[in-house]
Amino acid sequence: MEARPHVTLEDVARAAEVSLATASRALNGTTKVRADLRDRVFAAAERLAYTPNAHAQALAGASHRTVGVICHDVSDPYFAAIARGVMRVAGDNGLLVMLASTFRDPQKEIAYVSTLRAQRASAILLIGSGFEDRAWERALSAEIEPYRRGGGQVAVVSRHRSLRVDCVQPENREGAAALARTLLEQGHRRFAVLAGPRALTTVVDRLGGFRDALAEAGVELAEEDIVESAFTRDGGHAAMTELLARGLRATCVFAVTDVMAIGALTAVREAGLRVPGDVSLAGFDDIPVVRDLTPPLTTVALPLEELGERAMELAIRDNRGKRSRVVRLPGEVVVRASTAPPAPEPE
Amino acid sequence: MEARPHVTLEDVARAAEVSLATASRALNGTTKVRADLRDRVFAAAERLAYTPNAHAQALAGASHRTVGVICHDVSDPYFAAIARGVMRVAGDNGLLVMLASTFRDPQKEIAYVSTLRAQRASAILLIGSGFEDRAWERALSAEIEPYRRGGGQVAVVSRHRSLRVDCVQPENREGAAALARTLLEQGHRRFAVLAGPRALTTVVDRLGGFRDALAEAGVELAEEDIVESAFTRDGGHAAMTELLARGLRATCVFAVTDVMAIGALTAVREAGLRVPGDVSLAGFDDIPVVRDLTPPLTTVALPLEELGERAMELAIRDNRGKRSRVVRLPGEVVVRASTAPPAPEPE
DNA sequence: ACTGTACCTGAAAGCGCATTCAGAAAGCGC
DNA sequence: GCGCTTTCTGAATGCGCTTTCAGGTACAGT
Repeated sequence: MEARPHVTLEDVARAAEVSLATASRALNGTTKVRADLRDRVFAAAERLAYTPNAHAQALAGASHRTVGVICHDVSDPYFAAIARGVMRVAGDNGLLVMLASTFRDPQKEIAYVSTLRAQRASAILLIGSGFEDRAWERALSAEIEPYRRGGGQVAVVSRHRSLRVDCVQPENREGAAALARTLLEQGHRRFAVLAGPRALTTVVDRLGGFRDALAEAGVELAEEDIVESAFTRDGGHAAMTELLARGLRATCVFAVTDVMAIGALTAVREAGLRVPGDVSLAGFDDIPVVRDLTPPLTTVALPLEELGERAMELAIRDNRGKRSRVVRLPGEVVVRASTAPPAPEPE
Repeated sequence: MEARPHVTLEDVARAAEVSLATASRALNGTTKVRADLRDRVFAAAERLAYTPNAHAQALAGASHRTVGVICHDVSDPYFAAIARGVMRVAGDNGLLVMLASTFRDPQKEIAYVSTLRAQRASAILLIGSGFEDRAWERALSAEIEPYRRGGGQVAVVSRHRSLRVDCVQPENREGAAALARTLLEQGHRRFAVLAGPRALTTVVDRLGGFRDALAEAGVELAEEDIVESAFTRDGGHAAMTELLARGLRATCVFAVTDVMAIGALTAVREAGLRVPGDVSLAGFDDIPVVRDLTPPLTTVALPLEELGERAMELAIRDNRGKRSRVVRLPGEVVVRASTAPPAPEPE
């Protein structure tokens, strides 16, 4: 079986004994075509298993309805949930989604944007924090700007606004502050934070909001109570383990991400301590699985799917030339069993 | 700022004062081009922020290095893990991945295959069980076959082999049987199964392997001890809740999927029972989070990322015309704390 | 019956690029 | 200096499709 060239519209037209133009019009319904001709065309297309060549269509001017989505890691539940929202809206609008995973490699992100540009995707969505790197930002802009000038739509989720594009942002700062106040109300006075890389805005905002709210209540969060680690389950596990090794003094630990909190929870258990008996633990995001943990995790619920949906909606609604839009979505503190008032001081 | 047409190769050529052909050759390095001309071309391309139009390139005959991946739901950790493997291999080979989510809608799967065909993707990967539906299978074949004849590569993961294509399959039957034997060794004699839709081969295999291994040991699994439900966390939760409402007689429950087991675990806890004290619980897949549950879940570990990697590798290696290849990957029983010998009969 | 209009159809142009083909320039031996 | 090969360049072709543009046919109005 040799690879045989694809069936083309011309083949269909010939089989249906009409002109190429008529076949095109019949198939796309762009213009009225005499009924019997139309039927012949459809029959021929069916018989030959014809599929139009999207490249030729795109080249000939038809809009091509595919959007590119770039995220750090599809297998991270946070991105998976957002991607779910993106795909739902895309699917409802007949858009094909090209999803790419950078695995947190800045170079890869740029390469993907470039490829998507080449594909003339009608929109590009960037999901997740950017990197604190001037050179990288410039290189990314160098891809984004010509793309937008060429009519491409761009939207970002949860990212610093160094790019002048539409964006949807979770209210990280406010959410973390609200969480802090809730934990203060429970009686905690001594906190520790499991932070991701400080270069990421998400981390800066959540950490900042948390610390500021604490400060307002006269509680100080010392630098030594902040452990920086990777933005993953293992990162959370490592950070918590380190905190415990140092001799934990906090009664409540805030992991800036649920995924990190999951690792932290296991670390606590491995140390023979209990949550919330020995230490309270709170996360951020409310990814689906945290309510099934034991204990269920106190966290700040973000409308993750909605984040994706709104971004996709922004990308669909044409916004060339207008000032860039910002959609902010609030988080909501969800108190579950992983946090409780601290045990009274032993002495 | 009006949408301005894209910068084309012709623009670059004109700016560099060379012919279009020379510009093309310089950029692609297909032929030697005099050094100074080449430099002028690159400089012009840079200056104009030129990006080749992938559609035109594809149409003009250049191979276009994009693969399509279709799965049921990106936000399901099972697929996310597989997708991760796929993307890694794709990225390493300079392939762009278009990931689509069908949300378990058979029609959507066909639509996506059709779109991918139209895009002339160099390969299509179908991930996850197919549907037991003759008409659907025929419709899918009607898309797949012409695609393959046209030179497209196809590979499937974890799917019934009704399509004559390369596939990689986890050893569901053997894995479930091994799990059953392990549980028998722990002393269990009365089991219940939380099954997904019986139309899915995955379910049939896992259930079958489990039941057969039980039967070999003289333990029968009654139909009434099998609860069918959706293939999701909530499905597992509902099934377990129903089982408990009926009056649980099993000492050990096997959820055919970790995701379902997670829901089941919470259902047990909500009923005021303990795992494994009151009932043992086992899952299948070993998605990352289950080791962080309390208790950590006994399950059959599947090399999920590898499943994706191998599938992508199959799709990359040209296999037109040859007999379809099958890669089988074994699972491994991982005993964790969610299963334990049953409590002695009360009386 | 004849012109005018509405409606379709088919030939042809062109989207942006890779590539073939022919020709120009350059290098070589004699 | 002449004819030869070698190397590189540019004009032109075609990938498969959509879309003008210029007819062609049918029908109504007068």
